[in-house]
Amino acid sequence: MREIAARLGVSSMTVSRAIRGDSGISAATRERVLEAVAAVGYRPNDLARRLRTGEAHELVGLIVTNLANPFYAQLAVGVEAVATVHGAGLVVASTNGDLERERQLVRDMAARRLAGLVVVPVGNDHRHLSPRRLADLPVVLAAVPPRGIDVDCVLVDDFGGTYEACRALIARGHRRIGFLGLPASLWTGSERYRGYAAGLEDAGLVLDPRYVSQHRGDVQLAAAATRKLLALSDPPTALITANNRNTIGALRAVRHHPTPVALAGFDDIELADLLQLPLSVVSYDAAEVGREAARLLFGRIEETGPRPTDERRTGTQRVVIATHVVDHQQDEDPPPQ
Amino acid sequence: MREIAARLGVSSMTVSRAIRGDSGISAATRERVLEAVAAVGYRPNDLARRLRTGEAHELVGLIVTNLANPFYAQLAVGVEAVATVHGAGLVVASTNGDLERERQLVRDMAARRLAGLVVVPVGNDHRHLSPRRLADLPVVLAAVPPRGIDVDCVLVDDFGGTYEACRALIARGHRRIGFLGLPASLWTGSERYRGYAAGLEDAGLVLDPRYVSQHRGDVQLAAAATRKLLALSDPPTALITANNRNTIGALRAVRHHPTPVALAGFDDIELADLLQLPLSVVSYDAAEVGREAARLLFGRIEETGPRPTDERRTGTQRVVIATHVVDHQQDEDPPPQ
DNA sequence: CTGTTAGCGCCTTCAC
DNA sequence: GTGAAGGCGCTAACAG
Repeated sequence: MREIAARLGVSSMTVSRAIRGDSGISAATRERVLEAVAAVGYRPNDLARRLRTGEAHELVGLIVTNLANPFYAQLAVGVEAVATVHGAGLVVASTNGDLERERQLVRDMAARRLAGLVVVPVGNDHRHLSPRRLADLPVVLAAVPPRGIDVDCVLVDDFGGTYEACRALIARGHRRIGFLGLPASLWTGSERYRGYAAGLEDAGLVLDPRYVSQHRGDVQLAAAATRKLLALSDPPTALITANNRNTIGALRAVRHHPTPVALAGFDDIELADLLQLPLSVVSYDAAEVGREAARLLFGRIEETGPRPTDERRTGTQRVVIATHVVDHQQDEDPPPQ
Repeated sequence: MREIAARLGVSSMTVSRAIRGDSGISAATRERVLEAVAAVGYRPNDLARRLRTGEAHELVGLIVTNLANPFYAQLAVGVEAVATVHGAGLVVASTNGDLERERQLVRDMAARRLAGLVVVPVGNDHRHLSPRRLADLPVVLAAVPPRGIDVDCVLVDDFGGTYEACRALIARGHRRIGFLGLPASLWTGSERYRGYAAGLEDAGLVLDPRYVSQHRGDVQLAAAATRKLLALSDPPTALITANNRNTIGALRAVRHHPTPVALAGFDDIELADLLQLPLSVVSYDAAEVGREAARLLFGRIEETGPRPTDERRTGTQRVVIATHVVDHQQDEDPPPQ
């Protein structure tokens, strides 16, 4: 900047004004400066500008378990879309389910002065995500409600989706319905299990614990658990799977079973309609989860603007994204038993 | 920082040293400082630190068409993994195939002083990605070789993969093999088409242009194109599809065809083994593409370190990721014709 | 081991 | 319309 100023015989202030399109500079001078800028290939240093103006980075962070999971990839796309509208970029990071890594990532992002954070947290205690501990960094949770902190969140209707799926199987004549779930300690895991249990109960069916398997969502484990359920003397005629990993594991196991087993899985699966199997899915717009989270986040970021008005609490918001059951049963599905 | 220094009656230098874990400070003083830091909830300002030290941001950028495409999501995971090892974060952005947006993203990222950029470029002219025009920002291309600029790149063996897939179909007895390809103007499109053509030629078969359809990879278009090919009086008995979108479109169309049609598609597909269809895929490690790209990028970032030694050109590097054909044909595949 | 001085590149403020 | 001071928060480079 100095260089350009010297070269043109003006002060660096003039260059600064020209670059920012500030008013209070003659058109002629501005022209000259911008020409020189282009010629030298000079780019203003964002760091210095922000240091001076105290602005945060126009970057928001997204912390998820694993970006390769289609759900999180879609979530990222949603967050990115809204961030772009606000002129912001998106920093992504995967925790691989490691709480310590989550802690570290959050600290890093706060230190880097990102403008805000969307987090799909690993554990149940979210106190390390408190904005107050993070230099007032706004935080929004996705997929999980906050616990121990007071921030906005976007949830999926885990309970309702599983409930509907369960009722649909029952309506189709199933009475022995198994459940392939996530660990009971996870919020999504327990909500989806609750939907299953309520679906049974409201239909006057008794939940048989032998039909329930809860474990971290992993294709191998799900396949093994499915085989175990199907090996019972009175095996389930239908299974509810609590996420896409479980669904895929179950699909593989079910293929080798003599009698047909109906499946209803949380999360949609591409190509589900091409499988020659009776499969329903609980579908929802994962990108919309991201978009809503980003909207909430930018709402907080912008309200922080004026001055940390400590009494700006409008109360925290909680948005729930709807689910709906999609049947991929290509033919009629012979009601078993 | 000043506040902490004042509160403890030391200089800000002492605080700085304690925070950075610099040597040359007594353990006792360090303790006291760190305690105060924790008490006040102070976080060092990364911006100021970098401004002072002249370090680039520990952030690298990744620009792709669409993060929701599994290939790009995997790529991102690979880049992120290597970036993490280098203590860097990852900024992602999707162009949605829009060249103007790509231009703008690149400019933004350069202005934000990211440390480097991995780009899967939209078009064929890459001059706007020249590091020289981007404040010496190191750039690595993925999936496409550079044109008009001189940078490192990571490629997939598009030609070889398609060639092998074609030969495999021929070995299985197919003679009328169709091709569902990407636009000929795309590098990957033309390489994969070349692999198909060479596969036929080396087997002494003649390429029948009626069997070739080239369009942007879109499930709907691919399905329509497939139906058209299969409506010919002497339809192909096998199809090669140039990417996962084409493969899925073809799968949908083939389902409703009376006689079996073998498919061989570029890009692996989850659940491919569960489809009751004769499908082979050209598989490769998409995350490895990202890891290699990141390795090359950090190589450049680190060599820039000392001083822009203008004669550091070791020549640009080009890494090719291998492909291999995976058969998902569950049973034997009745050689047609 | 600790403090002082100076300045990273830019922008706010106030003169002119 | 333009320029001169001064400082954002931090840390090299030297002193003590």
